[in-house]
Amino acid sequence: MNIGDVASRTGLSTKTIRYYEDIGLVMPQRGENGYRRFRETDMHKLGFVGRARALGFSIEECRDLLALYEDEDRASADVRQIAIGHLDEIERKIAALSDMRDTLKGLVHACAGDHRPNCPILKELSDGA
Amino acid sequence: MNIGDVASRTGLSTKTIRYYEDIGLVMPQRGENGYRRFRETDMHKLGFVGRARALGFSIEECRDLLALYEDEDRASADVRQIAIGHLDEIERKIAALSDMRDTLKGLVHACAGDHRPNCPILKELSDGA
DNA sequence: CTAAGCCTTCCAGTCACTGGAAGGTCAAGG
DNA sequence: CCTTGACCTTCCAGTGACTGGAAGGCTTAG
Repeated sequence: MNIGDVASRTGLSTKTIRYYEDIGLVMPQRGENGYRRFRETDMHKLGFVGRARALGFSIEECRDLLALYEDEDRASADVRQIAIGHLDEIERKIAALSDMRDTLKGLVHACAGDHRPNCPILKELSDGA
Repeated sequence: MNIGDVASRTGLSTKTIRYYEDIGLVMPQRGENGYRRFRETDMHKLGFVGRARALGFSIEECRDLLALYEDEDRASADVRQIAIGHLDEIERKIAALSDMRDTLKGLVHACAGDHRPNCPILKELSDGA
């Protein structure tokens, strides 16, 4: 299979797939013409990484998850640990964003949003009051 | 005022302040010795940007907000519009992260997390089931 | 006079791609 | 046989918003 087929089947871009090869994540073979030749397992791995990325895992976490996936003797505890760490990270991001949202909502609510210059949003940014 | 004073007073790093000069956000004067010389207004602007960044505004949004802040004839509607746009962006991010969190939570819950290799997290990433 | 603690510039790296240029390969149609 | 267009290749540069570090100049206290 050529890279274009893999791209349309996995939903990843060819650029992304080449990038994953560059960083040693999924290494296809090469044909005589120099084209990348992907086996089913390569495509499967790329799908795996795509789904892990969609869940917000970093590339390094994907690498670790892939390694565990390929390790028949893995302990599910190791996988779970990675997922929990990532979950914590997500919770922290949500909390930070929620704080921003609440503050911003209050400011937007307080701002008349008309032709006049007076603006509580700017005032807040200016004073930190 | 030298850059170090401004850094400790605004809570920004000297690196960040130099970066903000590089991109033309806050332009201090220079002394005879080549050192940056910050006036009160420069520091005030840096504080403004710092607070805007803490609310998640991008640098370009900060630039626009600063311009409005300095424009006596601004309409508060313009400020509000920027804030609303950013608020939408934040809501979208929160929604995306919440989806990830929910999926991950379910998977973590379903995973035994013991010494055995069987793992629903890996299964999900593998299948997309 | 020297040592510490400032300050300067410049280059490189982060993360995970994305865009684009220049050029090689392949399959189909005329 | 030739061309056209759709593939494929590599390499370089850019994104956002910094951060780290090296190499060197300035200032101030002792």
